[in-house]
Parts: sequence; C-alpha cells; structure tokens
Amino acid sequence: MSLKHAILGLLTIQPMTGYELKHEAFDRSIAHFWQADQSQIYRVLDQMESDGWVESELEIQIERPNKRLFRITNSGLEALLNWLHTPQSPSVYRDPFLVQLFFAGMLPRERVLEHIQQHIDAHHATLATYHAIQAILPQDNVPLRDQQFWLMTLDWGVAQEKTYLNWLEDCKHKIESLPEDTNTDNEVQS
Amino acid sequence: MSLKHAILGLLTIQPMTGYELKHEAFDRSIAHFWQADQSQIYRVLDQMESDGWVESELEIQIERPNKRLFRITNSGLEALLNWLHTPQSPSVYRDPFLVQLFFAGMLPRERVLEHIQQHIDAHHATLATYHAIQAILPQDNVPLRDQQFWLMTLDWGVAQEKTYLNWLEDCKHKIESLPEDTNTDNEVQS
DNA sequence: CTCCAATATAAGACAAATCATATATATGTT
DNA sequence: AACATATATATGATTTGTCTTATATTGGAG
Repeated sequence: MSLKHAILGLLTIQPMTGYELKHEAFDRSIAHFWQADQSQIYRVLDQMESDGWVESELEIQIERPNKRLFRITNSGLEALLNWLHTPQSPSVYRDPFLVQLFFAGMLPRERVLEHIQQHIDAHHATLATYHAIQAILPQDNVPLRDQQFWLMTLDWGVAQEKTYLNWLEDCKHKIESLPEDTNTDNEVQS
Repeated sequence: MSLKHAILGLLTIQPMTGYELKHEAFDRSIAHFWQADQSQIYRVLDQMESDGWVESELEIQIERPNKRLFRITNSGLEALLNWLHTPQSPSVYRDPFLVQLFFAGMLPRERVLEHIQQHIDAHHATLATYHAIQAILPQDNVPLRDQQFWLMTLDWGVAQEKTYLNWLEDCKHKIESLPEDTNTDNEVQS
C-alpha cells in the first residue's frame, strides 16, 4: 500500500501527529500526487503501529485534545527503503469528467460547455495552489538534494495541470464551432 | 458510481456482454480514462440488473460458454442522462511513482534513474496504444458528432502522456547532472 | 501432443477509499 | 449570544477496487 509508505516517508522528515499528516502533508505538500482521507490516515497509523513501523507518544494537553506524535521506527525505515527500491506500476487513472465528455453527444451543447468551464475554473485553482507551494517550498531544515525531488514532483503537477487546461480550452473552442445540435437530445423514448 | 454510468453509456452504443465490455470497451476505447477489473464489471452488471438499469438475455452457445447480452433499459437511460447533467468533481490522483520520487533522496542515484527509465518505457508504450486507437477510431456505425467527443478524450490521453514523458526526460537530465551522492544511503542504523 | 491464448462467466477474500458522525475545547466572527 | 473554524482523534458503515481461483471449450503454435 503506497499510502503507508507515503506516511513512512513523511515521518522521516519529522515526527508528526495524524492531524499534521493530514493538514500539512497530505493536504499541502503532496496533495498533487496522493490524497488521503483523515479517517483513513488515523486507521493506517494504528495498523502501522501494530506492524512496528511507527511508534506513538501520547502528549497530554489541557486546552486542546491530546496528541499522538508518531515517529518512524528502524523497522519502518527498512520497510520504506525496501519499497523505494521496488519498481512501481504506472498509476491507474479514472476521471468521471472524461466519462461525461465521452458520452457528451447525449447532452445539449450548452451543458457540455458549462461542465468544461467548471473544470477550467477548478484546474486554474489547483494550478494556483501548486504555484503557492512552489513559492513556500524552500525549507532550510531539509537537505537541498531532497528538495530537488520535491520540486520535480511539483513540476509534474504544474505541467499536467497546464496540459489539462490547454486541452480544456481546445475542447471549448471545438465544441463552440460544432454544428448546432440537430436531434441531440437523446431523451428517454416513452 | 461513475463505473455504472460508464457501462450505461457503453451500452447505448450497442448491447454487449460482460466480456465485450471488458475486452473491447474498458481495455481499449476508454482505457485512457477508466479502468475496471473483470470481476468488478460482472458484479456491477448484476447490481445494475437488480436496479432495473439493464436487462440481460441469455444466449446459449454450444461451442462456447453461454453469453449474457446486456442492453440498457429506459430507466437506465434516464439514470445516465441525469448523471451526465450532473457536474463532476475533478478526479483524485494517486501515483506511487511520484511518492517514490518525492523520497528519492533516500535512494542511490542509479536506482532513481532505473525507475525513471522504466516509466519512460511504460509511457511510450501507452502513448503508442493511444495512437493505435486514434487510427482505428473512425467507425461508420457511430454518429460523427459522438466520435468527435471520443477523439477529444483521446487527445487528452495523448497530451497527458506526452507531458508526462517530457517531464520524465527532464527529471532524467536533472538527476544525471546532480552532484554525486555523498552520504545518500540512508541505510537503517543499527 | 502439449501448452497457451481466446472466449465467457462467477465468486471468495480482501484491501483501500469514502462518507458520515461523534467528542471536546478554544478562539474568533457576526 | 450564536455560529463557524481550528485543533485533535476515533469509529461505524458502506462503497469501490483488486487479486485469486474456478469452470469449460475451441483453436492455434511449437
């Protein structure tokens, strides 16, 4: 499971709580290539503790809920290195919007254009967050060599988003210049 | 579930068996944006039949195993149209290779380059299959208007793969020109 | 003559991901 | 005073997806 190994990797940077993993790591630094739900993070942390890959230390707080600070163990580091050496298959891709577009012949042209505009906006927003991460990335507590790799993954995110946006714009223009829907509406025949 | 709607859409083109859905549709025409496991396809077809979205007709064969030919019902068509009108969120992305690259500071440079080369090869192969689909796409039993949308999704696949490949090549060059690993090997301390 | 691929469906077992909800307190906002 | 947001963790329930194995026949390659 890559999620476990992503967490192991993040914990090599510094010990973290589940909350920090979610809000600082998964929702920020690595959101462009791995997303995880809060409940899933807490659950795999439990599993990883059972496996001996991480250890947690309870930090009692009075004004705030108690914290569990997780740190990677030697056994976890070994598991991580072993996984890092193992070739991974390309990720499987699933995109509901492309399913819609594939069958967009059943929709009135205006509705397709609305969908496209919505995705243009969404991807612009995503691109903006990547640029924001790029700007705040230089961290002085992390070796430069490591940061180079972080930047490379961000470059990937930026490049993919730009490609997606260009393609969306192309689609928009193509659809706008498509002949007016004749009997488009493939409504339910009664 | 987009999978169900993808199947509904595919069945509007023509009635199909589970086998055809897997081997002709999911593994070919729409592999670039939706992948599904054989066992999952058969199982959701059962669910969809219970839901009244599809109907199956058993075709007894002697020289081959019996076939179940699925066709979309009016109720299924209604569900599909309704879903096609509903805005979809951008797909969530998860890429194990990018997790590896993010933590590639823990790997010797040569191993990272091996991983990269493996993915370059894999994405070249993928790109080739997309071009192959583009070539065989013109189908005379399908309205041109629909085929336009099919081609758009393929353009997307081609563009994304090219971007991925360019980025991989960039990474390769960057890593090759990186200073020789000093104490790279973050081996388990005993 | 054997082994592999193609055709065709199915189910068991599990892993991974999502969605909703619960608890508890502090701080800031309207 | 009421309400939203941030901090912090946890669990129940369900949905999705994956991996493995089973069955049965035909045809082709070596």
